[in-house]
Amino acid sequence: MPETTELSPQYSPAAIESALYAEWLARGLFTPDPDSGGKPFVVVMPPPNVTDKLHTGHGLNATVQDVIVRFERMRGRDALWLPGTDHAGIATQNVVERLLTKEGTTRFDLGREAFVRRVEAFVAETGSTILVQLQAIGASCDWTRTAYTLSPALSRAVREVFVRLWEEGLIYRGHRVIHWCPRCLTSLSDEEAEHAERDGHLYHIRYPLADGSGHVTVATTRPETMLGDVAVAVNPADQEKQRFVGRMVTLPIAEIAIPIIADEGVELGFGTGFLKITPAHDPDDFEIGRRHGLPAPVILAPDATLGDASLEGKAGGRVPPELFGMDRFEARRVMVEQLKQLKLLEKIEPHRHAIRHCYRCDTIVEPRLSDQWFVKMKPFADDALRAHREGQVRFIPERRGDEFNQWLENIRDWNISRQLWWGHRIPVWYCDACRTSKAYREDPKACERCAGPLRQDEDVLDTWFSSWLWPFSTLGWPEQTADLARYYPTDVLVTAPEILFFWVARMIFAGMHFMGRMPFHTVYLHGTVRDTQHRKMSKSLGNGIDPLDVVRLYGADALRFTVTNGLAVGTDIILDPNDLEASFASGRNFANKLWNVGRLVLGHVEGMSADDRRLWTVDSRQSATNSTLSLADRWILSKLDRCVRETTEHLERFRLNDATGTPYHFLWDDFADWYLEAIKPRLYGEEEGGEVARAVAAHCFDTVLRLLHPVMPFITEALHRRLEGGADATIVTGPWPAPGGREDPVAEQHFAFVQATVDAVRAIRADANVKPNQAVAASIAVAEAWQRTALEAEHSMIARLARISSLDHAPSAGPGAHAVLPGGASLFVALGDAIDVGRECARLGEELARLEKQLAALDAKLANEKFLAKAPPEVVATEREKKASWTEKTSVLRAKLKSLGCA
RNA sequence: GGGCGAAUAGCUCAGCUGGUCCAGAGCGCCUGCCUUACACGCAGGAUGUCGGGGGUUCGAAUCCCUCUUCGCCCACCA
Repeated sequence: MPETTELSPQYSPAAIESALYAEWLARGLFTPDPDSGGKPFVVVMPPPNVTDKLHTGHGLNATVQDVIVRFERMRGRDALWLPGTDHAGIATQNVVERLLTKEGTTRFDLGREAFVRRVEAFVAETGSTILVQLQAIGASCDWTRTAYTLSPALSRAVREVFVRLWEEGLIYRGHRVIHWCPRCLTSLSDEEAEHAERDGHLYHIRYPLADGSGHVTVATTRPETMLGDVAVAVNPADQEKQRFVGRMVTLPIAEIAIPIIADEGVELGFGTGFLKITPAHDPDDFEIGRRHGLPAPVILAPDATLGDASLEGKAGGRVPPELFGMDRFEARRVMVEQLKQLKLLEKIEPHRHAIRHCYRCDTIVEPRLSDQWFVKMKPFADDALRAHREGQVRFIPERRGDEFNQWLENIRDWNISRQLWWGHRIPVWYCDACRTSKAYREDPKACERCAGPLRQDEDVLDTWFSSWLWPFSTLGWPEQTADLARYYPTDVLVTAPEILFFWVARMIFAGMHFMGRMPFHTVYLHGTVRDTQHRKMSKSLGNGIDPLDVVRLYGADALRFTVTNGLAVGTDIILDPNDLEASFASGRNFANKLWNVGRLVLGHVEGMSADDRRLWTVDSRQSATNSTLSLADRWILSKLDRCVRETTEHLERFRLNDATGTPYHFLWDDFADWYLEAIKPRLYGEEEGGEVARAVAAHCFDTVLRLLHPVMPFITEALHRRLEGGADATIVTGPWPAPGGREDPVAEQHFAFVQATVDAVRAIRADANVKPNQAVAASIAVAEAWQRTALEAEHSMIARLARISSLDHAPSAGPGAHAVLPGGASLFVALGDAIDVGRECARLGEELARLEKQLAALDAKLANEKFLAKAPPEVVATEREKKASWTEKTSVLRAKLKSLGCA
């Protein structure tokens, strides 16, 4: 910030933020320095999708990481926050396909190679959008290490991992029913097919017995799949149905005969007891079919239309011509109608059940029999469970660790192949001549055995198969790089709970397996950003908040403050997209407050040398004795020490709301509201001790700027530079404040007495409607010598509100208002004609009544022998002291009431 | 269906290891102030059966049980 610019009364973030960020980058402050002597502190950013634009979720996620990273950087750690993006197979392919649709073409028209080039061009153009946006909110990433899951380096890691797992026998080709998205035209992992409860129907359909002796009734939610039925099953324990086993039924519409079999997979008591078996389109049915050696005809095409051309001749005959090519839901409607005509539809029941949806396009997924590549998960899960049990990784909040365990215990093999074009192509080659297949680190030229031609697997890998390597692939693995040696394992992973299984768990798998060590010791899972109706913010609902709008309106610091301040461990954060001002006012207001405190302090200390500023406060305790420090000085330094200690503890425990709230309240409630007011006479030369006051104020301000820097990096840096008087100064690299051994309970007690006195005078003035410029006289009866000392020390605080006529007695005669002060002291404010005796009586009466009620409760407590016997002695002692003090207060109040002549 | 969490001021939430912070904050609201850093401010103020019921304890917003409501995670009853 140019020195010539006067600080305006209203903070304007836009004027400084982007310039400061550019300077930070130019000076390389976010790039770690292995020679710094600091122990590494590493955070890897959850890579946003290359197609992403910054939304509030990213904003929250990045803010949390930045707060933690900046804190550790200031503490002297060699901090590395490694950013990057994810190629996001399905999501990105979808985006580009939509573009092609607009252009009136398709990826199939383009062909695979051209399509991939097209996506690459798209990514090159827009892929770093979100990273640039992250800079606008102040993210202190080391951009020189920016990674990308589909870069050559990371692709190499992916390939190495695939081949190693292949060699270890942990990758296999499976023929089974997987989740298939008919819109994305790819298989999905179990995690990618999300459950959602929907109201559906249970269709009861009669299958006539082949011998014409009646029928059996099956119940299904997906009638269209009946064309793929190969049997009807009953539970072997179902006595009354045993007579059907071995007989044949005629499958309606397809008009083919299928057997009735017995299998324990049929749930007793559900539906009709007769289960239609569709091996190709239901995972359970597939297992049952296999047990009985039944065929598994596929009757749905990849796009979920009826009839699969690839199976024509085998399965095609099952699909009548009028249904062939019909969409699954249309077919359902038509077939239900046909069954009605045939009098084979017994009934339709409403039925609520969970349906799986594609996590990328929300289309209802179709279970589908196909060949896919799988990774065996059991060995990984066992290692992870053990490591978690041993405490090698902890989750915040803890309950997420329980979810983690639960998932591990029920883990199933991971389907890693996707029928897409965008991604890492599976490095498996087939030799049709030898009928062999093998995974290769380098592209092979020909079959090793027969030298015949090879063809590569057409599929690509699940996007998460590259991101699960993120904590070490980004550091150069499989090369044994210096980065890898120094910065692995990382420290803290910060992400949203939604991807605990997709990503976090699998990173733990990969880290344990390939590096032999947990990739991070702490997983901090923050809440979700929601609107006032507690709905997740999303593009489709249109209830999102653009963080950049907030930055433009109120500044990045205000955004970060608001988000952090509202972030209790394990809770969601609620913001109102329809009222940005209400949502972010607290952050904006606080930034403005900080700015103005800066204006006042800087106005008095700018130009003061750092040595002068530190002389009184930072050096040994002796350098600033109680005789040179005023009561207010000692009080604020005590408060400051506590603030430093607590803020540090909160950050260490990831209690971000408290880590923000603590310096907030210190700055506003203690420093601005009381200390600055207390020292104004000294600052303006009306009293002695200006130098000390300036030094203490500067020290407190400097310290609180540091404490706030992780949360509000821009404004704190701007003010810090002013304070240091140089543009080359920076707060980014610390140091982080340490407590100065100045916690001082006595000073706190004494100053609290002054505050109580000031509050009492203010309350009386306000209650009596005394105009601000109207003078009143007050007298105080102190009960102990230190109270007099305290009031004399900070007499100017009260002098502004009332002229003190005496510290020895508070007259009980004359028109005025009384108040009871702590420690047996009392206050009288003479109000002349302003006093309303009736009102004063009421006020004191209420106070007395309240006190008496409390006293009665306390008496009962102290009369309770069980309490005396069982409560800890110190608690009993405290209660006794309270009784003495309250009793005195009541007698004082009674005397006041009497003197006022109240009824 | 299984597991878990939460219910505190009009709104959004603190209240971490049961004993006054007579139950707190921010926003909003009411009153008075443009007091020489700040009206994005200052001072004063109102508002709560701490979801309902029961229990443990000398003592419960805080621990236990139960009911109600909301939320999260998991799930192959067609």
